Amino acid sequence: MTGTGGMSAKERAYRDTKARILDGSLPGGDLITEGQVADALAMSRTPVREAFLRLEAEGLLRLFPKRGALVVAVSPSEVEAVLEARELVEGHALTKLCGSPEADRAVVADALHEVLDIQRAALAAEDEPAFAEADRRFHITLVESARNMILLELYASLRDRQLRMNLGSLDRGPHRPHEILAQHEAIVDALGRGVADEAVLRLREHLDATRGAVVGRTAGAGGASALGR
Amino acid sequence: MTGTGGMSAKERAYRDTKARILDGSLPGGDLITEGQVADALAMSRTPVREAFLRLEAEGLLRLFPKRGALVVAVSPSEVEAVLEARELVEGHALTKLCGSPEADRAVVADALHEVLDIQRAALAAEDEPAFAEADRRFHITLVESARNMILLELYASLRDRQLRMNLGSLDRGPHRPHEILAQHEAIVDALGRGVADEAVLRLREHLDATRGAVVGRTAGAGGASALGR
DNA sequence: CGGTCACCGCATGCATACAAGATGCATCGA
DNA sequence: TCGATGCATCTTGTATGCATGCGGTGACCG
Repeated sequence: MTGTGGMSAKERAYRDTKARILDGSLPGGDLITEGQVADALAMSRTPVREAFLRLEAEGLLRLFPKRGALVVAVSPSEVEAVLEARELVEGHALTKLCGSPEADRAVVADALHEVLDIQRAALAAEDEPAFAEADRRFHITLVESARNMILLELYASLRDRQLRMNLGSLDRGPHRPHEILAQHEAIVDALGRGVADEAVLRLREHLDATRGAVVGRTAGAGGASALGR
Repeated sequence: MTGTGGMSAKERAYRDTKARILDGSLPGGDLITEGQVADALAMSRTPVREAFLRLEAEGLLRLFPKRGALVVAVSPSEVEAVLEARELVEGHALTKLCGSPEADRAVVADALHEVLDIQRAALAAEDEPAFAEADRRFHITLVESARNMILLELYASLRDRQLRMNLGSLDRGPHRPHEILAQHEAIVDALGRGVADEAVLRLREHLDATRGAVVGRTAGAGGASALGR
């Protein structure tokens, strides 16, 4: 269905460039040009230009007039901003869900359980891509339950940025997947019991662990480093 | 400084079209074309095209291949989504602020008081544009205090959409500005005392009133309309 | 008289051409 | 030697031309 053949040039330029940024082929700080990408993909600059514009809106590229496009490097403040926004949006979904009729909540909980089964299986089979995909499904399902397109779109963009942040720290030991799964289970468990506060707390723990894996140092409580302003 | 002379064609196309959508010159449901705008602004289709792309990303336009650009009409679900997202983001700022050192909180509270003074003066002078601008500053200042660029950008887009929603219901009587100001003061008051829960409550009341003004049906005194949670 | 199909206008998608700004370097002068 | 200046080059910004695809209209056929 999604064969590359039936895709517009603009779409190809967008996906290809985005993929290269997200998987690290284009490291942060790199300066790329429309011409380069256009040549590489055998198309004119026009579609590439539109792709660049879109990527800039998503915060992956920064365009400098007459100079080129800079692949933005992930900064500590961006890591913090992404995690804070994720906590806000996912936490909101959890809270909203816990205040919904139990029937609705059960539907979502079931869906989440299903995803967790898949994730568990992926972990057992040591299928890393499947595990990552299940992880994605888990969080997306959660946010979808809030039925707010604006927040859902924001969240999609946050996930992309998160992907890139994870690259820098591939040191997540073999233990980390188990931790992730356990934290997911804790969240769903609290959700199943309808205890919003605990669900949000579990979510925070989960994201804190993510932060620790990304910055390499598990953030305690202070973190009053170079706050400046 | 921001004279139209020193602006790129792309920027002109973007601002002009966006302004026309936001102020209602281009009503929802209208189908516009790149050529129309290009002719009107005496430029080629290329910059207009890029402006359209950006406006689509912001949710103001919907592009149909080979057909044209549809000015999206505000739907009830969009109103709800915008207000929900606003409450989430602004509420987060309030909560975060209440958990910050009192010095930081005081700085923001002072800034907000300053904005309120301006808004009060604008109300007395019956200067509607100034009042609206102060309203904008108030909320922006609040969100800025969270120091999260991602949330700030999201919020800017939310404000734009809100502007357009307000057009449909210009029935906000002469009493509404007073109500707005009072609600702003209530929020700042709670913030000044550092009581997060109350500040968030006041915010919710404020947004509920907005919802009432937009959908045309005031949520009454109880405000027990969309309970949901 | 109703339905179908071919044709035509219109709008976009993409490629190409041209203009203008910015950078870096070589050169020139003090 | 060091700093200023002018040029070569690169990249974006904008305009224009052509191909493609969609929709509507009107003629034609059953």
